[in-house]
Amino acid sequence: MTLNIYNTMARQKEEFKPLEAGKVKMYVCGPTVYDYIHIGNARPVIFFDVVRRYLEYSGYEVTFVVNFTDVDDKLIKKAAEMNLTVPEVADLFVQHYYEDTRGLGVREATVHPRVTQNMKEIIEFISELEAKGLAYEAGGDVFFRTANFSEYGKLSQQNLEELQFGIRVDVDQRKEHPQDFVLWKAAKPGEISWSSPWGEGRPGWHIECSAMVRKYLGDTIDIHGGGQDLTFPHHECEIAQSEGLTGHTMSRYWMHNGFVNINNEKMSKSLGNGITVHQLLKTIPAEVIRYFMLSGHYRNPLNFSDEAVEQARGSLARIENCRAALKHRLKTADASHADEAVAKAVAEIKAQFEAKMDDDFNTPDAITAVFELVNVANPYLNQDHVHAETVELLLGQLTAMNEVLGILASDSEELLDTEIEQLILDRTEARKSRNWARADEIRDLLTERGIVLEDTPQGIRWRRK
RNA sequence: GGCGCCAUAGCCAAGUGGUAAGGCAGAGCUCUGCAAAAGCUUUACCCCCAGUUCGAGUCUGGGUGGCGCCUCCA
Repeated sequence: MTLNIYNTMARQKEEFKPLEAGKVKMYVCGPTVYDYIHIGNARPVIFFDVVRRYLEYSGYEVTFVVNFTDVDDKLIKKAAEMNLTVPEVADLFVQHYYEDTRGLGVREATVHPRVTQNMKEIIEFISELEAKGLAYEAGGDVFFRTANFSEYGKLSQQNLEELQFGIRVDVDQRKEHPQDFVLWKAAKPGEISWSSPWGEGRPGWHIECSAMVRKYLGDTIDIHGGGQDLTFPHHECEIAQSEGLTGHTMSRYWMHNGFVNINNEKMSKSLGNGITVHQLLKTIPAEVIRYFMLSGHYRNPLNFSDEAVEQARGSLARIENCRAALKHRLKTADASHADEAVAKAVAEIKAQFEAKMDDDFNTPDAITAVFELVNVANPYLNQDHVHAETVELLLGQLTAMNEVLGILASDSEELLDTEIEQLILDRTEARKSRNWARADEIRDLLTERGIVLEDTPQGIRWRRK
């Protein structure tokens, strides 16, 4: 099977062919570190983590870059509010970003470059644009001259004559054309700034990605991703800068994820319905959040609500119970023959999982493949005798799919709490002597601590709730 | 005004023109000291109206209802 990706540039699915065989260069626009990341940020973070994992699962060597925007208007404002410097605010929220994404089971990117650590490259980039006639200075600011980049608008397929400029933000009168955008902003008195050929200032928002993509990945990359709101203008501007400068295609595939709504409303500051990942992780397990995020197709909108979380929790429990049962039965497997029907079903499930992931990362259907495995495993486990090889096959396939999706908590077999084990032994003794009161007392005690006991014909199985 | 997206069961959600996946919730049953888990059974005029076709959830046109972007945004 070949991987097909919906390419925003082409507005259709295209077969994925990396620039260099076996290798993928991938860049995803990261957060502006002026606050905790919210549930909306979490979607691309989790989704592109899965993209990266699946590419690796498929045998590619992936170089994955996610930037931090660590200087901009919002950071300057936040620093003033918190009575801190901009770098202090940035450092604080970069740390929170790592804590929260780690909490979500997201693997660190290969590189997490920061704007302020690439100032030299950014300034050089702008200078080169200026030398090519693609940039001009006006009153200490530097703008990109879109008139000299004929393909401006090709990603978003905007009819430039029909765009309504200044509908939300007043057009800067110093621009030669309303669609020109800022590359370098002159510093206001007291603002954090860097020296440049155009005076003290800081980079505009779009230029950082162009400069960092070029520095860390090269002129042409394979996949560039981000939220769909970034399609225009952000990614359009990146293309203008990068392709205007190098003359090469910036990214072969552009991927954009849909938005997360909260209770069917757009999440926005004015509605005050933003939810941070930091907050969420206090009450919802990371696996449930990941399951929720992957339960819809990445290009469709996703609605976050208490009910949606509860459904994700319930669905996931079925998979987790199955894994626990597989691991438990492995200890007492005693059948003499491996089950060929199960082996055949597992092979089909593996193919199904890969076909669905290959089809533009259809994670909802990939999850269905996981449930198909559960639906094969459970009836098999209901038999009196199971074969270790067959149980291992089922468990192995479940684990392989989970390596990509990351929806099951990491194995905690080694965390066997001796105290819990002792209580379970005590309860077993009580049950043998038909001391039901004592048995129930122990079950209740463990329940209070979040431990669920399940009596099975093969002995007691326990799990953390 | 321009560009674009979406509409499938109580809920979530897939679906290459060929008899509508999967999950959650609900109901009944089996198993069971209690409980849990699991198993079995059970739930669809695919937003509306036309058209193309032997055949349309799927393609075309027109509606209706939601939504995104148009220089802060994931």
